[in-house]
Amino acid sequence: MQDRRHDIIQAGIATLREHGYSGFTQPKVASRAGLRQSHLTYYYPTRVDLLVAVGRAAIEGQLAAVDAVLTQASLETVAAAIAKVAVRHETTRVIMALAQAADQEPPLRALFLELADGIVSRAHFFLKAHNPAATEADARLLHALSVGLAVVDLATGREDGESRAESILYSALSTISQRSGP
Amino acid sequence: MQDRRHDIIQAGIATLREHGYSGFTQPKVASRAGLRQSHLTYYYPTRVDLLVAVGRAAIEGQLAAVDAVLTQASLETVAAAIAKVAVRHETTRVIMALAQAADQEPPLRALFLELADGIVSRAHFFLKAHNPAATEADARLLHALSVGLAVVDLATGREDGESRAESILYSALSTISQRSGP
DNA sequence: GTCTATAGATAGATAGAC
DNA sequence: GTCTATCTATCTATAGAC
Repeated sequence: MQDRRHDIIQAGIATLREHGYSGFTQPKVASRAGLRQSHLTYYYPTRVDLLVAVGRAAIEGQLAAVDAVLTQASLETVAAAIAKVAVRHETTRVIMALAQAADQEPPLRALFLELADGIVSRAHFFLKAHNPAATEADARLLHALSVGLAVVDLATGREDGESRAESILYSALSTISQRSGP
Repeated sequence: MQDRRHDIIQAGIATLREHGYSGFTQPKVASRAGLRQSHLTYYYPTRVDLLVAVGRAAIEGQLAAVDAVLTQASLETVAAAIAKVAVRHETTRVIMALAQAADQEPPLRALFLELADGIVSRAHFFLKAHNPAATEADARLLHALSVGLAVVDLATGREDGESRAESILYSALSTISQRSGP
């Protein structure tokens, strides 16, 4: 079982990581997977078909990464772990690509919603462990903040991006965990 | 003075608003500006040249919009104003396009940095009016949070996006303004 | 200086060979 | 079922007409 589809999906994710949404083309993905563009369309007839399959796999990867990050016990280490991911530009390109795809291709919208909900529910679960009064809105704040930090870092490319992000995240996390219940 | 360049820049911004970075092509911009693609390259020889000029104008517009938003006096009205902008997908597409361009085209990076710094300094000034102890890191948090909320709303397209964003922003703003000084 | 015709490259999709 | 040759559309850039 030399699953061609598996190679194609991996090549697609790698392409997204390197070139983002605008660089996600059938020729690039095909050559990286070691086959011709016209052969690629046998497995995934249209560009959107390919994008859906790659997006689905990318989302699984993202959720697994979130799980790994939220395994950390203390707020300090979680802030550091999120910051590390936020300045990994390959990851940010994938997220932005999924966001753009969701905006432009209806089939991708449901997929992105699944990703966002998955992250928020995991974040909510994590926050409740530190403060039972933490709300889902707190989790959404943490999610949006992480996304925003990643996007800004991608575009500015500052040297000290990781430490900046870490202190901002820690400040937000400690505020949430210290707030008194309702 | 029927400045062709002005028309082209406006058409470029409109194209960015509608189609984002991946849809920003010379033919689309040219036809919207009422001239041929080969004519457009007389004014802006390459795609990046055009992108720089359009990006510069877009940034001015963004900063003006930020000024308008931060003119609000109370935290409630500012939270509402930011939320309103965050769910305006045309604006988000422009921001994401600038971020992607900054990632991929070096000439655009400096431009995005100017935008980010401009927003952060304005936000910092605003926050200090409500709490003298507000730091630049607080302003960066507000900026990243706003960007993240906009990106997530673009991709999920929820009906209640604006009210969700508003309450999250208000929560962050009131935390910052209530925190005691160092 | 202003504008256009055209070349050269790349993307996406399809019909059909094996 | 696998794979390729090929067509069409679109994009960017340049040489040159007026």
